[in-house]
Amino acid sequence: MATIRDVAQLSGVSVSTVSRVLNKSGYVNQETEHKVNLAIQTLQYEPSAVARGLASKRSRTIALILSNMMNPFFPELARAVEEVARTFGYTVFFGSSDDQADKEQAYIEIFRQRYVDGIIFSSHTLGMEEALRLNSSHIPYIVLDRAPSDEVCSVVRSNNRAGARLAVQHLLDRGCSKIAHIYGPQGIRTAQERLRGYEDIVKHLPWYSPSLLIPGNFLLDGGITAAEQMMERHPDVDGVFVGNDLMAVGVLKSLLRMGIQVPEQVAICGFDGIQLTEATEPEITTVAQPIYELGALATRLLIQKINGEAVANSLHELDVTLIPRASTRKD
Amino acid sequence: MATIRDVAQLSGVSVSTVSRVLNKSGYVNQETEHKVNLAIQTLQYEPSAVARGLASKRSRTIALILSNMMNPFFPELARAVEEVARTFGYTVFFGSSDDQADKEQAYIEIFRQRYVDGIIFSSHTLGMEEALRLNSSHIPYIVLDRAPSDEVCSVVRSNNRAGARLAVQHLLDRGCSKIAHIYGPQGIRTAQERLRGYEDIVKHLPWYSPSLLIPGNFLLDGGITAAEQMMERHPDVDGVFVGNDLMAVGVLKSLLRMGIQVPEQVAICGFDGIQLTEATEPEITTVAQPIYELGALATRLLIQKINGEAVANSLHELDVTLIPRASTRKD
DNA sequence: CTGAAAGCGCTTACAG
DNA sequence: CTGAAAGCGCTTACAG
Repeated sequence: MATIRDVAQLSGVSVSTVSRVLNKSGYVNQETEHKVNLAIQTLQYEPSAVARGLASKRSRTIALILSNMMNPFFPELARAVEEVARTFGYTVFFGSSDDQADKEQAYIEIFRQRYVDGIIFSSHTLGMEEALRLNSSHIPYIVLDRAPSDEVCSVVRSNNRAGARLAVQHLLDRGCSKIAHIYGPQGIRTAQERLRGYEDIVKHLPWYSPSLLIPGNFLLDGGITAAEQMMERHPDVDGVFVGNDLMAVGVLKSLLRMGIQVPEQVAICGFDGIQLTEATEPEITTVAQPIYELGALATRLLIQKINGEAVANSLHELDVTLIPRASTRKD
Repeated sequence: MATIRDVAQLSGVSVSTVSRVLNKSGYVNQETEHKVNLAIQTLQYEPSAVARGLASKRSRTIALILSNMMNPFFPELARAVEEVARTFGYTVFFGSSDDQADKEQAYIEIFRQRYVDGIIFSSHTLGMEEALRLNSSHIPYIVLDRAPSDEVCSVVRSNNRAGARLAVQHLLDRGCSKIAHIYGPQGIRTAQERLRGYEDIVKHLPWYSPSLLIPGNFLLDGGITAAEQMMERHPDVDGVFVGNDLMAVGVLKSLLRMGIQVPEQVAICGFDGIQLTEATEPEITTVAQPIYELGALATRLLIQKINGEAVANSLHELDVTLIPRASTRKD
């Protein structure tokens, strides 16, 4: 592999000059530039990102730490991060924390050693102390979805509460007269917000009762169990807002097994907008998060921070969209 | 951040010695080692992976280039690669080619500039010339699933043909008496092999006719279309072996919409073993590839190659497993 | 068992 | 507009 020296020699200039044309920094005579570029071509020279990193203290590399690759959000999110990063000349490292604080911490160390310029967290474990430690280490980072606090860092997420209201209102509009809610782990802020959104709408309706709230675990099997519990408690529910899509798929499966017609007897609305909701029969109505946008925005913000452009810590809440499908089509 | 110099100074030894204890290379007196480790502790020293990379020409980094993050295989594959890599002290870069040769080529360049120690391809675009070019550039790599040729590189994949035979035999065992096959794009070797496996079993059966072969695109909507075509051509089929799970889900959806009972009227068996097959009602019987194993093996082989241990180019074909589920339960 | 020195391939002030 | 020099933080022979 050719080095910057070879290029300098072949084009008859100094290494510094080659570096300047490489980085388009400082002044350089057009003719000189031309000669250098010619040499680069003929030598098929490619600068070593590693040497650059060491000399400049910038690796043009960012890391995405996520809770779990199996998370259905991950592919689209990763894609957004990767595409935006590439556009700006960054390459991306991935690490999964499995929602274990020590794994996450280990990855932070690894990435620090690799001089990553910034980190995007889409992990549920980032705690307050870790956030503060990151702050004091001056490595830029963005938190997706869930943050220990909105003040200490920059956060990008969906407007979950408003989305939940959309969902419940939609069920009402479709004629549902008794709507249950299967909620996710209340340790997760997202799940909390969606529960609140549900309550916002139904709290003062005559049929409302707290027993319409069924706990779930945000996983498919949790949806199955919750649906059984729901039908036992309230055989007369005719609509259910499920805290996330994975559980909604479980709910559908469970109801169909019990011989309950969807949407005729019970209408289902999920939340997230993952592809799985289109794979079932009937397809499931859902409130879609702008997953790609979340990832793209987080990446853009991170790069701004890296460039020292960004302002202080900020909260960015993106709007969600209701996607009506067969699971709520009561005609 | 502390550097190796700081550690050397604090422990009263030379930089070389610190380097030796860091790398556990060469001899070093136990007492000295202790002093050094103490200094490392108190300074919270972490060696710079970038400097190490530049000096040693090894970055302890590998790249995974895949066709598309949306591919349902990707999460589990990525997880396997990440976990095994981490075990051996490697960090992993991701890049997606979207099955475009130029994107793939661009990523190869990027990763080369970053001194990655090796590459795993799970992309359909790696051509013969690229493989040869990689060979001559001496960067170790492994190809997953699809390779331009088994001779020029190391390949890890499933035994698709045998798996297809398993699937078809299972349908026969469950009492199917006329089995169609929805196949994938014949440009993809995987699809070819599965078609062959189907033919191996049914070719000489009395009811077999080439019109039982229906083309598909390996995507969900392709399954929907293919199922319609299948029922039109052969209203009396009672079993179908679908070339991959994504299409199988589409087939199920399509049949249910037509009011056809699954498995009573038509039994369905897919291929791949993705989670989606468990989300439907009924759940879909499938031939599962050992996805995690494929990724783990590829990573282990790659690291062997990096360490110069590995032998010549080799083909590794892993066994698949039939997972019987409700979609073929004709009781 | 340990240290001094060169070098990995760049970037970055500093002069000119 | 250009070049010489120092330095980024390590590793790697080479002596001893």
